Amino acid sequence: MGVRSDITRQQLLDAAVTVLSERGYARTTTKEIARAAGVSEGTIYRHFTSKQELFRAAFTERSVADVQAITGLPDLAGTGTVRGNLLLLIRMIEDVEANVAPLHAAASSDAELAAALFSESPLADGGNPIMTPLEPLARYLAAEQALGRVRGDIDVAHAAFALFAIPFAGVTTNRLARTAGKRNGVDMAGALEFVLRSVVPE
Amino acid sequence: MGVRSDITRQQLLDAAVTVLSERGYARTTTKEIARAAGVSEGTIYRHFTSKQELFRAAFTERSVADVQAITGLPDLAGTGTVRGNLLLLIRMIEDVEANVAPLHAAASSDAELAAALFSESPLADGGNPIMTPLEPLARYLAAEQALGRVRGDIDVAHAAFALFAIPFAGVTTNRLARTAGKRNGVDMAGALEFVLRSVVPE
Amino acid sequence: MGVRSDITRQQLLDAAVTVLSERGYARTTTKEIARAAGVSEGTIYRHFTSKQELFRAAFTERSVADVQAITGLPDLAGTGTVRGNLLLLIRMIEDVEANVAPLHAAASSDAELAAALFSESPLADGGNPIMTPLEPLARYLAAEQALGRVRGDIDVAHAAFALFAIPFAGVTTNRLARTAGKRNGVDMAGALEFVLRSVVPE
Amino acid sequence: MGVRSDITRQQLLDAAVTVLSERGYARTTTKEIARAAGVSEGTIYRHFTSKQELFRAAFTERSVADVQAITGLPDLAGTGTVRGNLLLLIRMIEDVEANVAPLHAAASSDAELAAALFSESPLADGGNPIMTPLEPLARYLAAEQALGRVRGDIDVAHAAFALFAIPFAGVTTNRLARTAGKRNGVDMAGALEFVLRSVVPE
DNA sequence: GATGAATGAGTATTCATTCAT
DNA sequence: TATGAATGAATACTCATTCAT
Repeated sequence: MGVRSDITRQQLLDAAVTVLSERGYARTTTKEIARAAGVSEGTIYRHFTSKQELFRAAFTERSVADVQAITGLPDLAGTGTVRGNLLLLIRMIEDVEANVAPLHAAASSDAELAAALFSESPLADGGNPIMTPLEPLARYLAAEQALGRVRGDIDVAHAAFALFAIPFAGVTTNRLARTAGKRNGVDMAGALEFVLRSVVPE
Repeated sequence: MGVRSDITRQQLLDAAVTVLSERGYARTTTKEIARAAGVSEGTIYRHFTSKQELFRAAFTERSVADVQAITGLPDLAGTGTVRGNLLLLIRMIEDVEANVAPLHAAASSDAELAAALFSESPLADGGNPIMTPLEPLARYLAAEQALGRVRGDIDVAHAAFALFAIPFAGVTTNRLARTAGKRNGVDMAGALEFVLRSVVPE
Repeated sequence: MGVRSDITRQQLLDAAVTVLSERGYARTTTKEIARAAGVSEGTIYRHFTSKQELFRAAFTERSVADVQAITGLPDLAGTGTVRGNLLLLIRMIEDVEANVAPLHAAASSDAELAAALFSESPLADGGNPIMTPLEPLARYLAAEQALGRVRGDIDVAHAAFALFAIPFAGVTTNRLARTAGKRNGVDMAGALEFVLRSVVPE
Repeated sequence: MGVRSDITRQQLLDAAVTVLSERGYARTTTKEIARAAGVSEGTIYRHFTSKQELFRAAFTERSVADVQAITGLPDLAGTGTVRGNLLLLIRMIEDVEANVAPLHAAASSDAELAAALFSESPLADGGNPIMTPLEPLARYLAAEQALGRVRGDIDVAHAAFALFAIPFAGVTTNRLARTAGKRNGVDMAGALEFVLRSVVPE
């Protein structure tokens, strides 16, 4: 409860995310995390009951702010420009992913980890943050559609997924390319504009 | 190099992919693979020098067919319908991902694994199959554009990425949802149709 | 299943009992057991699923022969002499204890270990071998009493416990004395004769 | 050395004995002791230099009163009844055992622990309390024998051990039975009466 | 005196790999 | 070629002990 304890806890969360990003889940050991945090291995267990609990905490605490911003998206309907609001959302999705992508990746093939990660999630129905943007995005589009700021002839659910897929695929493939040593990223913004033209009138 | 040896080798590759899909990379052990293949653990090392080598072989041999089909896509320009050809491509991307997604996921945060996996790839410049469809897809769209079967006012690179992003994000998020125990998948086809409307004339 | 495997298994059981006797339960580590058996630590787990399972196997296999002999005691009624038969029993109790005393000692204060040890026991109702002699001993005395070879005015249950207590206390206290570096053991035989005088007529 | 310190010290000794009885030696941790005493782990080391030192103190201080009472037994010769005096002794042996049995059990197979526990004992020649009753008991019996209150034809050393063995075996086997989840205890009193009949005249 | 945070050596167990048969 | 037994380094986690406050 002391400030020292809090600092150590944050260092451990940082270290967990860092090592996970650098080494991947299979190579992320408690020893490595402790080394990166500059503490002893035993210290991990003063703050978290298990390695999985550490990851769950990192996952939750790192994504909760972004996720809450995302769920507030529909409230923006009618304000600013549709293009601007959507670009903002896309930026949020990128941020979430940048923080927790390796955890997502690991969880996608590890039911046990997935369960640990997504239990006690701040999201409704124990959801996982990756799917979360879809529904608020669709609701936002519907609200704008009602206001006439989004084309009336589109299915908002389909459009939402097409929009969501771009930053998602962009972040993921860029990450893989970077890890594999490639440098030539993908032009997310251009693709986004391409889809936006089908969304906003004119 | 007898036929029996070949059969065992194929069984091991099958088993590796199967167990990988079920357990995820971090939990896929040689013991489990051997059991799934119906051979002893020692046998793995008669066919592959290491566990990583086994995965590399599985990765390469399982994706090469699909990838070659994908690279042949531009040749289809002018045949069939654009929509049909694109749907075919999407199906291919789904197939590749279904086989090797956990390896992709693991490799995306593990430079060492990525290097091991993507070296000796049949793809140009040691590339990884995931990005591979992008360039043929763009070339296909350009070819169709020249034939007037794709709208002239679109940037084919941007459209290619928007199209590619849908099956990629669909497969990945569906996989994560399934692992996390959710059942409500995403409507890839609808989203795809939505984008296609911006691609094909009318 | 090979003969080599069987030899290793026996070496591990021997080593487990040896180290337990020398070091006590709290200091009996898998590393120490492996060293004493002349194998690697990993080998333990090819033969037993856990350390507790190893102890359970040692416990069961080491005490089953003696225990079966003890349960056969009532059949001796009417043969030989009562004194001779009882001395034989006492010797058996000593043997059992000599084999498994440290396990008994550890189990007496560790419910988890006790559960592990006494489950799947070859003894009726998952019993533990230490109490086992009591009932056959009482039945033997009753049988001899019916034959007039044991005094009619004694309660066989009480006599059985008084007889049983002597080797039990003798073995246990001698063991403690020896471990503590004392050499002067206790005269079990004399105490036994003292009690026997109240059991056999004259 | 204030009174507060003394209280803490006693709480720690109490806690040590309590946890020891509940968990057994191998599972008794300093954390658990501290929790039971309502103090922090660090506090243990203000009062005792090590965990073993704490146990040694508990062992010594908890058994010294009973043991001194026991050593005073010969003085009772001629007072009360022999049966009453012996029953009193038996009760004392039970009390000692109830406090320190798990330590005895652990020490019986751990020379290092035995050395630590029995050094600095208040008992003659660094003895351990368990054997201690034997000699006073024998001397008591001899004294009563001289007074004609104990049968003249018995060897007091043998009788002493036969008497001692009953509460010792009783406490130990009852403890094991209880730990293993059995409820049917042993009838110590009956067995004791049986032996007493050979000790007191008539 | 007391605390709670930190430590690091040690624990049971796993697992990719080797090797005798 | 295939096996299964053996290996030992590595892993997550525990715990007696130390130390700054």
